[in-house]
Amino acid sequence: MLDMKFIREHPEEVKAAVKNKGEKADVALMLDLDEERRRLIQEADELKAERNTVSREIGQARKEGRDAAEAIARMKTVSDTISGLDARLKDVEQRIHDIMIRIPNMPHESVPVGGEAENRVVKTWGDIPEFDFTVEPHWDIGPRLNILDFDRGARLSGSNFVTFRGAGAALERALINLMLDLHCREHGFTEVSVPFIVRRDMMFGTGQLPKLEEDMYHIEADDLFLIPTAEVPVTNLHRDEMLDGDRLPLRYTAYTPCFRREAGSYGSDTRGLMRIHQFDKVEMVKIVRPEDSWDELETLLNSAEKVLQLLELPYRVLMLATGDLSFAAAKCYDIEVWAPGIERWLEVSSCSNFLDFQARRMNLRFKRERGAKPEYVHTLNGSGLALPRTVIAIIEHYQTDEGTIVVPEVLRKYMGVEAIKG
RNA sequence: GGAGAGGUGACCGAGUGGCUUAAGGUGCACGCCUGCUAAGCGUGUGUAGGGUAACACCUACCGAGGGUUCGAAUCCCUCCCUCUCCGCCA
Repeated sequence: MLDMKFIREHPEEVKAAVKNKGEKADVALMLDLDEERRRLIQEADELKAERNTVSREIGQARKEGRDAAEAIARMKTVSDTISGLDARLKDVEQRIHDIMIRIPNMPHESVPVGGEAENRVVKTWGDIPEFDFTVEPHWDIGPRLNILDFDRGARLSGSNFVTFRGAGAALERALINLMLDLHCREHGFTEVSVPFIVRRDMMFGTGQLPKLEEDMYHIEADDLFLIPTAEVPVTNLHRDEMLDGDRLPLRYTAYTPCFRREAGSYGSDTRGLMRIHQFDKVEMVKIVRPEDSWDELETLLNSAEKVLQLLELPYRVLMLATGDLSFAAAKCYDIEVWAPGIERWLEVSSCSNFLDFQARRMNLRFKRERGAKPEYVHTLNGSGLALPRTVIAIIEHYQTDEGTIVVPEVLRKYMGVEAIKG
């Protein structure tokens, strides 16, 4: 959520942000309603002040045995007037709220304006490998080595659910351990293990709701949602808190499965492991002082990149244009790993700075010192990394002409083998 | 799932319709006192909104939302959460 004061003072910039992000929200109408709101508050508050004063006098009069019937009758009509004003105020505030929650975060000034085509490659790492044999895509290698089972995944839960088996399952587990160890031991994160099912408010807090309701698995009986990313429970850990400034920054990492209905996605990316309804991910979340968030975004990106560097997989980093930015993000880097079997760059991480947008939605503030004014914190998160697409890259990058997969050096101590031979 | 007890400020905790403008305490800040320390004394110490050039001032907030009343932390209704016991269960 944006600050109403900011919107009042910068209406044209906010309207531009709504447009550039491809959202729909009537900012002008909201500002009109905001003026009406303030008029109603002023009117009602004056009457309430009168009512408070006179009611106190009525109590005093009663105590002294004087008659207060006239004042009581007068205050009854005042109360009725107040009720009417309050009802109008409530309606106006609801309408303001409905627009406000659909206004996206402002893109940072460094973010290119435009759609996907304007995404900017800001870095590449490693060389795209040349093979002297015909490379296979992972959806052929995996089933042949009996480490990926697409058919039985679908049998259990439908299309785009997958089963990992044997060394495939071990590879997933090894990657999770590698990433958690790296982020905890080298990057200063604290590991947390959180619920995978959360309340509606949590989805609102990080900005998935109201926009993405159709993309999530919803448990109707309890009005709970399966998390689409660990961002949701981890960022919300401290919601409604007033943190001491000296506790910041907070840096958390968590492994969780992620559940996505992918309601709006069509055929092209759905083969193999590219877009599945349930996948594993290690996520990093930071809760920081406002002045630190841009530096923290860069180190967050570095922490995610480090995983691919250790795995020795070539990748590139994109700065997303406004049209590709998520609703809550001010700026976002995507990391894409090269998958030689399918000859594609695959997104394995998004590292975003949300500024105070999520903090405002989840009421998460801090005080620099005792007695200081409360301020909203800044929040960030980044995948570190999403597992299935990392597995695709490993399978395809480390395939051999004998049809086996070499286990990346850094994973060998976790897997106990040097190659996957089926 | 059943029964019971609870939810009040940074924290503890009192408060069954109007001297509550949330007592008292702890913590914290400032001041006084003191050779120093400790103790003691005094003053102050929440959030949000409105308002102001800035103050002042006003309104709301005692888990959430409704209701009764001239007036609600207090009475009524609905819901949420926490704890204890029982049942079931990995």
